[in-house]
Amino acid sequence: MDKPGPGARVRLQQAAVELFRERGYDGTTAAEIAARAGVTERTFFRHFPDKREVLFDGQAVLVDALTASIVDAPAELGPLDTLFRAFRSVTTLLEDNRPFSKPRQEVISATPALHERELSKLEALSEALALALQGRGVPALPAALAARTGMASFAHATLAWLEDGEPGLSHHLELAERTLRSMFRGRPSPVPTLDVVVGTTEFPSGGQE
Amino acid sequence: MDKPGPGARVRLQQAAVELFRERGYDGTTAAEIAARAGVTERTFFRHFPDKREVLFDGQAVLVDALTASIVDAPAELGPLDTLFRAFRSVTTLLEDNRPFSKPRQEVISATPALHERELSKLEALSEALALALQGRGVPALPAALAARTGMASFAHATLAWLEDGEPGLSHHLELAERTLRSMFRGRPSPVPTLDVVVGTTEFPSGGQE
DNA sequence: AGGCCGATGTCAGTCACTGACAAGGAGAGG
DNA sequence: CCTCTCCTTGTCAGTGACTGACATCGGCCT
Repeated sequence: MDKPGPGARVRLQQAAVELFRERGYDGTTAAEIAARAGVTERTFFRHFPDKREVLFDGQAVLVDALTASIVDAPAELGPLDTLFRAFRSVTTLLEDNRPFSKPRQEVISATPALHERELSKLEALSEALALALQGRGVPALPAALAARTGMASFAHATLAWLEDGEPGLSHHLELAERTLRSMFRGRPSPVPTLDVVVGTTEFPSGGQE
Repeated sequence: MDKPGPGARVRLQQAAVELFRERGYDGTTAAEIAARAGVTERTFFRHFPDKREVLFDGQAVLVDALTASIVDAPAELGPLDTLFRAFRSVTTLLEDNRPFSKPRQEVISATPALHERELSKLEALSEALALALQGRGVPALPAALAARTGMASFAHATLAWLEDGEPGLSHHLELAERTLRSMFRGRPSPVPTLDVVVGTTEFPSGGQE
């Protein structure tokens, strides 16, 4: 009904954000998004594996930029320093995209299903970072922990920046980094030799991670 | 077809794990789970808001135990010490539940949709911990970062323990804690005064958080 | 022209999930 | 013992996400 190939995907993404903002995620059907983009529902699902995914696409660019920065970081930097250096290296990239990210994030934050998907993406990002760190010789465990810890700061900073707006991403990021590091400066607490404390009731279907 | 009230929920959970292990999550319909539990599909959805949720139920117990431990932790403990003390306090609880948790985790790990839901639960747990820390006077930002960081260690330890089996959860947890703390003992790296590094291409639909 | 290919439309079908309404059983009160 | 009520479940009909199979159309290569 409209243009040909490459345009459809982008039109679908735009239409999706618009509609989600107008009627909410649940109040919007995939068919409606497709219609506004000038294609059929089937075409929607050819471009995106599911309705949520239409909002998550730029991730690849971020991953590439971050891993690139990690790869060519000075060899003497520790994992955390490497990570935060990488985060700093993408602040301008993210700041340029604020016009797109802001409305998108509003929709995501307002929709549990989308928030869930976002967590998935963040975890994937964490794993990619952990992999990149391992490429620098960092053992698996510290790499994984550093990646998650770093991502927590980065994600928190980005979130805060998208809401507050002004202080700038770099500022929020720096704040998060300082806060994180200061948390580990307390009494190292000799890790008391395992004193079990609880020993409670049963619990049915299990529940942990 | 079967028993009355309280039993149905549990039967549904058991039937779900069994079937997921036999035919996989995607190869199992909600109706089939219900049938094996001796109820109708509608009843399934009366007990669980969606098909995934049937595997996530014990979380509440964990949250309660952890927050309880945080609440009555010695006032002089810092956020991280408080958290790891809490984690240690629930190890026996988790270890007792291994017979249930193990198969459940296998299913979850094998199913993207379930893994996604699990991340959601873990985030909820993180937020609960952050809240509990704030109750101790810890400011919001450090509370949030500590909670995420701690959860990363806890989750990682639990995962490793469920796979390896033997070393014991406490052991894995202690290892994670040591690793985490040692990561922050490197050169504090004076946080170089913001040197932007990249400034790359555009990117369409945004992608951050 | 002939033929290949990628993007799209069409159709039919499965399954997750929901609202509305009726039925059955257990306990409280008469 | 009867009845009213509450709680749990069954039944039915419907929406919407997602999929597989097949036909079509517009380039592009030869």
